[in-house]
Amino acid sequence: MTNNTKDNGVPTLADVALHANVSTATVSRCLNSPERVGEKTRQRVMKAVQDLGYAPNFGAQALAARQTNTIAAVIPTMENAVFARGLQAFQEELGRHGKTLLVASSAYDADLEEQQVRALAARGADGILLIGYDRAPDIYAFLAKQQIPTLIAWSFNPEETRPSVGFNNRAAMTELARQVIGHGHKHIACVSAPTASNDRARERVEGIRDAMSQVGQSSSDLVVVETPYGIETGERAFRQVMTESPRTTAVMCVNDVLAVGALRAAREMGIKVPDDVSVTGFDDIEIATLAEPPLTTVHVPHREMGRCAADMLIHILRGDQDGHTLELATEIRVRQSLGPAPN
Amino acid sequence: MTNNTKDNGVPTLADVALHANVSTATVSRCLNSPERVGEKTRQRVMKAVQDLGYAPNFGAQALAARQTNTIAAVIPTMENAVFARGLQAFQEELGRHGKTLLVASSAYDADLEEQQVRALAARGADGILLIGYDRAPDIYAFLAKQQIPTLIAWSFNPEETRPSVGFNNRAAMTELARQVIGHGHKHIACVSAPTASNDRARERVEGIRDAMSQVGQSSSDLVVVETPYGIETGERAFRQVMTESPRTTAVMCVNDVLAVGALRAAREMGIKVPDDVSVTGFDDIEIATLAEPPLTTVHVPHREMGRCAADMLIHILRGDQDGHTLELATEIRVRQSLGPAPN
DNA sequence: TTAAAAAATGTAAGCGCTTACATTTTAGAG
DNA sequence: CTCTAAAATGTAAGCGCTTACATTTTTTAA
Repeated sequence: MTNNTKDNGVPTLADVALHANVSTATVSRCLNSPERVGEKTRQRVMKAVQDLGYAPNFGAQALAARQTNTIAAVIPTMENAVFARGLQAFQEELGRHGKTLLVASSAYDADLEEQQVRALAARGADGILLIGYDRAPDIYAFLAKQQIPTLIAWSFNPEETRPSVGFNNRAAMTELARQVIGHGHKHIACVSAPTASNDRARERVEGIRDAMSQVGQSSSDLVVVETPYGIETGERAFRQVMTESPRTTAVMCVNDVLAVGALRAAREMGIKVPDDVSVTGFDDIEIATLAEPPLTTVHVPHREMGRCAADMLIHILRGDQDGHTLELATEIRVRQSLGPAPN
Repeated sequence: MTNNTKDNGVPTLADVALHANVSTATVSRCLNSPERVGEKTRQRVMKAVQDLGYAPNFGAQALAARQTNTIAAVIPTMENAVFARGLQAFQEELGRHGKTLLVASSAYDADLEEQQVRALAARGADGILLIGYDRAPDIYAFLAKQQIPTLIAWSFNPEETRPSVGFNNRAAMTELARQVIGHGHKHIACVSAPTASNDRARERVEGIRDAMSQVGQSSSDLVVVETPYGIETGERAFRQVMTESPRTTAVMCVNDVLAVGALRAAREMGIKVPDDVSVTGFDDIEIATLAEPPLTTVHVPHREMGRCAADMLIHILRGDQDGHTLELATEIRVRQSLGPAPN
């Protein structure tokens, strides 16, 4: 072995310094701002780094430099393709800027989310990405107190002031609902995720109401069934809708997964889509095109959102106060699951 | 504000100590091993922690305690539901043990993976999860030098000695291939992911060959097309297979996504599945049941694998050397995409 | 009541790095 | 060749926490 000061395998800055016959300061500079070091010295130091297989100690670095180059994200679940995709892009962009991603998931549970946020803050995250606006005020207070820059994604609400990157869930759903209404549907039902602490779902439901109001229909006519995320739950919700409100001719789901469940339930019940009932989704993930029939849905640029989120967060960390909030466009994708209302 | 020693918002251990009128050691003990502190003192300290909104500084903690309670995973991509699911379970279990997950993705690129591993090691990961055995020896050497416990997932190969949790890709595929052969198929083709640095794909292909050999068929008869991951690429690969080897009656894909692509290509080409050609997948993710026709595939317990991986890694970190490697069972799921060979 | 053991708490030495400031070396100008 | 400014390097003081060891307090037992 080499002449490490202390003989536990992992070499330290001091070992490198010794090896290269310079001070620790010089080694540190070689690694962090090489232009401030003489050419020959640098080469000598770099060789020592190589020889010893030196890698900086993270804790020490974080402590001394007061930052971890680590960014955290708390998402509902990675099993939702929507978040997996966004997170993937987020991580890629982060990586490009030398940042690493810390991940936790809340399983759509507000308390769990709070725990996770605290845990990630404790892990020294320089910044944090959160999904949607809805959460207890003390989380925001905590983050403020800890001085951890925070960015909201997946939601964009002109009335909110927090930095965010996302799309207008309400407006997007309104547009889709208009299309549905345009197909002659008068009895619309909505299968939603729980709206209590999920502004995205809530806004989407409201979006449908907006569209109904716009055509002079009472928005309280909208039948809404709330259910947790999943194909099976979507199936059950669809059955419930059709049982309790048999006149329904269009079932608008707040995401594609629930919609696929609805499609499946319809098939089992012998209900033809779109001849008897139309079904719509939201997100435009892969299964939307794979479903039978292919799903009419709202296309959301998940990857772009993830990428932008990373960029924005990095800007915020740097102190560039520009572009504090960003609205992304969505787009209606009309496919076979939407058809004219039966008469 | 409170009487922080130094007046930059974030309180330190010393501030808490001051506030509670104890030493920093006592505060530290309150937080890390409360049973070693008197009841009254603890309450006083905890109150101070609350009042000040204290959260430990990560870098300092990591430096002093020589561990970060952080575990890293490098996966090919989160957009593959297979990994998203496993990673989700992995993270959940980690969380249960107070560990946090650091994530990076390699996009199935060996060089990128190496970079990521180094980056995560530099971020102070206490342990690391890697997918599959295949990678440059210097990555393993680096990890060993850094003394970072490493666990391999998604592969279990009796001939390998590294700690791993996974399933026998080869044996599982052999079993599926036997079923295919049992349906009378003599001209089998395989659509594979690139096998160069992916032992999982390679083993699956070999698994088919094994089954062919077992029935006395020359394994070199197997037509193999390699293509990157994706539905579209699966489509193209299927076209290529059917063009170059039109006698093919069964196309075995090394994962469900490629298989769904194959199914789609078949439909576009007017080839009936399974009447003209049978198609199989691997993984049994959601789209396998959603596909038309539903896909015959190998069910892999992704969630369980993620959970076990977390448990094993934690054990390894603790120094419990038990259960160094774990084989999980897979199961063939026969669905409509597999039928008897046309005569 | 008192000595010994056990429990609670305090003291202070690092952990390995960054960086302000001090010092030395080098380069350039006269 | 000398003087000065700039570049390169070194010195050493923390960063905020954990923990071995020392000290004090409480409990237990005789």
